[in-house]
Amino acid sequence: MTLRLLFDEIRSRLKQISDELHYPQVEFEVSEAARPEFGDVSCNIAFLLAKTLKKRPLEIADIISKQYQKNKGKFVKEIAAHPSGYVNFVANFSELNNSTITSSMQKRYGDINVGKNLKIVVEHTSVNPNKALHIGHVRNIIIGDTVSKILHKSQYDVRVLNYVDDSGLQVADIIVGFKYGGYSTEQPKGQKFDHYCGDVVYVNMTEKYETDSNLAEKRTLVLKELEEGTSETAKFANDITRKVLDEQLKTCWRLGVTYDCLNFESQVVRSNLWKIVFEKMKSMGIIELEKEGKNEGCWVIKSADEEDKVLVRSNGIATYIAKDIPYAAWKLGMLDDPFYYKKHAEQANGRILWETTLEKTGNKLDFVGEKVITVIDSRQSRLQKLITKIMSDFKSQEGAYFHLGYESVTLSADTAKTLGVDTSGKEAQMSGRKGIYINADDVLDILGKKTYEEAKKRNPDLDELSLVKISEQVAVGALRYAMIKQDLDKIITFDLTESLSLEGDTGPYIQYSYARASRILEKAETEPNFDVSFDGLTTEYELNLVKAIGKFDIQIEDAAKNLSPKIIARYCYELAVTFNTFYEHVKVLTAEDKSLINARLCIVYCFKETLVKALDLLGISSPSRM
RNA sequence: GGGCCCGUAGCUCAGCUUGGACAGAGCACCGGACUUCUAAUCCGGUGGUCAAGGGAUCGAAGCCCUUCGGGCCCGCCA
Repeated sequence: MTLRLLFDEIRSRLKQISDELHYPQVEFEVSEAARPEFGDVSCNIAFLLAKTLKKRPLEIADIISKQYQKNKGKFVKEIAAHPSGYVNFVANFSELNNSTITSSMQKRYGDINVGKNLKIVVEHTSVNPNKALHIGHVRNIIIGDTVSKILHKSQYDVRVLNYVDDSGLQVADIIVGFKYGGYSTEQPKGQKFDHYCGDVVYVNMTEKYETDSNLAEKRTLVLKELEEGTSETAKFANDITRKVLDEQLKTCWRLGVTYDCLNFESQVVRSNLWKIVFEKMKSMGIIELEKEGKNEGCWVIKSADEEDKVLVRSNGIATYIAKDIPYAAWKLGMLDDPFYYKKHAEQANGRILWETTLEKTGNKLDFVGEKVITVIDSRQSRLQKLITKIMSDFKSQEGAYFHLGYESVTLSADTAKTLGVDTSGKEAQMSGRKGIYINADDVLDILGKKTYEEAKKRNPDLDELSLVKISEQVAVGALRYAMIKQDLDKIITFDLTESLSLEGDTGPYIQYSYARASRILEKAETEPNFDVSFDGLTTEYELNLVKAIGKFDIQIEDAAKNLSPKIIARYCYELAVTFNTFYEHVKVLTAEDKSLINARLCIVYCFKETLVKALDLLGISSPSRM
């Protein structure tokens, strides 16, 4: 809590002055000054008052700043009415430095109580277990993971779920391949099983269905067997999908992503939750049995402004979104939990990964939330809107179920070309079915190779093991940052060549600033001593760094309230730029005197500690050398 | 036909929720800085009718309306 203190102080003093002068109450804004020459903080109060007071903004700004001069408080050094009408403030850095440095040293710096320990579910990843993860999935995973970390730091009680659609058509496709298509259940040497299933079996089988009607029939049969869940086929499919899932999870873990529970669709289907929810919707009048027209004999959701949606076909079989409704209600804790839980794995960070089971031998645990965030790309917006509406009816409360949508990842024309797809210069939609995608593991491998070479060149003294570790950390940092830095409603056009860039606004740039800071502290002759005055920090480079460090909790609050992970990415970048500028202009170890060296060591230390926390939120690790 | 999203520098994007000070970054391009705490860096330069038009406002990239361009979604598939 630092810059926030300055903002709060200014806000409340302005409020006080406005009251003293009997001005009408206005929702004025206290924010960071747009340019250095305007000072550190600006307020637009005079503009807002100008309307009712019928005076020029400057005139009002002038009165207010004169009044403010009488008591400048703890954190303000100067107040000025700018000709434009803004009231501008210069911070009292003697106070701000101390306050920022002291707070940012603390272990839980940046923690902010937005969530008030509310139980919240974040569901993400949710990839069909019949293929490897491609970069489109990576965007989902990284958004979900980052949001869950931000919510955790904002004092929500977060549970992270990964929904495994193990009973759908896509799974049936590869099962047919193994049972009737002649594909071995053993992958070729050197290939991951998930890659084999997706790149070879799934893609090839999809082609074969086009020409072989016999196989297509088998698929319908297999799909039915999967849903019933008792047959030999279902058991076989279960073995296969779990094998694929475990390979997918390796990729997620490689990206630094962990979960609390795997929820298997097949078990949701067999749990009979649907029946309960179906009856509930009937009794609430949410769905109706259509008596006539094209949907005759179906249970549908009526919609005034959109097409009616069929939930139960005229043959009595539920459509696929009918699986999502009980699951959504389950996530919100609105149904008696039919599941038991057994341990699936212990993840690298010590977090236990559980999985649902219907066997009563498992534990009874709690993975539901008062609020639920489901991360799914915006192509599903229509269906998610329906589910959101049904959930708010169920709960008689708006906003408990939230669809966090985002635009998809497409491939650049050049990258599509490397897959043999000619788009005549336009970007290409990815398709697992058609084999148009870039696998996540492959991207990480290619990035890793490049970062390994770079790291080796720069650090000839480092051993092989360290180099490999660093290169992997940087590769993951590069990919994660690229996936999170832009807004959710912007399409990411993925270009393989461009993604290898490690300069400028990238993850590695930020990580590099951390490595630089680490080396300064490592090479310093003494540990930083914080029991001193920081008045000696006076250059713009030092003060800007202090200010940047002091913004952390404000950024987290913003990101958490708006579920906008890119805010943290931009903050990390801002921190890194500010530090790199400082680094190039201000010497730490060779500063004029010992006390200045110490004071600078202290801000370098605080920068490093704040950056590592911010990067943690993005799931990006901070190597001390690179 | 209906719905959702996008359009800001050659390219990729911030800024838009909550209107105010000369519209900011990165990449690319041009020039400069490594016997120095790692040059994955820094400093400077070139580059913009904020898609177009209209409206409300003292004031619009931002709010409202219209148009144009691009993407996605609209099955008794999942």
